[in-house]
Amino acid sequence: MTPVICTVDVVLLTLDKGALSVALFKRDKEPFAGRHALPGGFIHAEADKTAFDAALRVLKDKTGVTSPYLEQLATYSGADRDPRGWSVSIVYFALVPKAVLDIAGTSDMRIENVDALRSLPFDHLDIVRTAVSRVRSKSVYSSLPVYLLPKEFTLGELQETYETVMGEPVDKVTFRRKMDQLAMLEPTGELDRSRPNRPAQLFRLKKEFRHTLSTVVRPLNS
Amino acid sequence: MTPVICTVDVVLLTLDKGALSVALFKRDKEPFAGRHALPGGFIHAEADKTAFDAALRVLKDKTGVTSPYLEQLATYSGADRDPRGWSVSIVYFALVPKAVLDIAGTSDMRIENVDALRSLPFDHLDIVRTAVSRVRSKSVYSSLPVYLLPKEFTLGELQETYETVMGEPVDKVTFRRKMDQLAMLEPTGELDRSRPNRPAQLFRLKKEFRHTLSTVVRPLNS
DNA sequence: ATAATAGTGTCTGTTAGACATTATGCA
DNA sequence: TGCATAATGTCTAACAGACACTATTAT
Repeated sequence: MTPVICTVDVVLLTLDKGALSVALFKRDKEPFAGRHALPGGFIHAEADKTAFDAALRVLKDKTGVTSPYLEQLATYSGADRDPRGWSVSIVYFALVPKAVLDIAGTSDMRIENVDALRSLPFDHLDIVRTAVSRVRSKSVYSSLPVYLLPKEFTLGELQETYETVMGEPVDKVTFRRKMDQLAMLEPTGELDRSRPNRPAQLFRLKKEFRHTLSTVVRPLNS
Repeated sequence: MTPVICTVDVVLLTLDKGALSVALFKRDKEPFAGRHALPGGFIHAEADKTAFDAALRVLKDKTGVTSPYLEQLATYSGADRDPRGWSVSIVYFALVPKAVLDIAGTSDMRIENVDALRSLPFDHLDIVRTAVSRVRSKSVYSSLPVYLLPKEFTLGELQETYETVMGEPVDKVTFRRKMDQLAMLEPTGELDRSRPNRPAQLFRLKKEFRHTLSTVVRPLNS
């Protein structure tokens, strides 16, 4: 029986220059050596307990990121997607604050606006588009976008993040009502005094939502 | 590098005795020979163009079903889930009308109420529960349950199907409004005269939704 | 006529979205 | 004091859910 190549790939998303962006890495081996692609690698049956662990390992090795929000996206497979042969890629997506990438970022890493991507090796463009679409639709009724922000943030910053991810403006009152329903935030007690106006309350994610989404039945918009 | 076992499994769902049910098949090989489990098999790199095709092949071989609603559920992986070694299973779920299974059903097939399952080989119980949960939540805002019905059906039968899948009653007026919004049905022109009362209009799925879901933003319930 | 279900009209409470108003800091 | 943004109050239109009523067949 012809062997099947088993890999994991990670769509690592963050906010950069006010846009939803993906981290790409220069490949040092064939195929597509020298080109930028999603971070990924073979599953190591000896080292990885599960594919999820393999994805964590890949992220750790390429970016130093250790505890991101990480979720399985889908599995891509087939004879034609990798020139080396019939392959399976279990794809995960991660959301991290930009600051985390700035600390660990290496010179072979590139952060690109997801809406400006034109081509990527393998079927990675398809994969990124699917991941973005998943994140956008899930943001409508969940806490997903908070994982793009640092530990503490104002409601204004959070709303801006939602608007960036979803690509459309959101009503302020509706937004705050929805955040109340999600019940995932707690005020830090501190105020953000970095602007020349009324300071905003700083919030953080409640502990129980650090790796688990909060969701509502009714979407953010109509 | 230790090789990884690559398989596909299918959660084949249908309505039986008024309950959401799953088709299980007697295993003729070890491990778990003689026990009933999800239909599945190794990916054949020579025969299958993609894992989706492998899932279709498995379904065809075990049940004769050729063109079901089929969607990828998730991929399960790890060292412990299969005694033969580190394995990856790309899992799909399918929805088919019971009548289709009655035609092709073999003696090693068993249809079981998903809420009555107590144990299954491998991690198949987890998998079925995840599939059921996915189907239930997706039914709230999509046309998914129609794939459990035969080609023609009344709105009453469709509502009953939704209620069975979601496990709770639905308001008739709300239900019909939602079906209007989904805009996926067309009247056949025929009436269902099988009952001793006012006959109901028969509907069928519009062609464009035979394998594609129709969805609404607002859920069926509040 | 009666039973039984199909199908529709209408009212009400809830909620999203729009708009307006008040609050609170800095320059 | 003026300006900018935070935070909240309030009105309205849309909609889900409940209920009632009408329609249409077989017996």
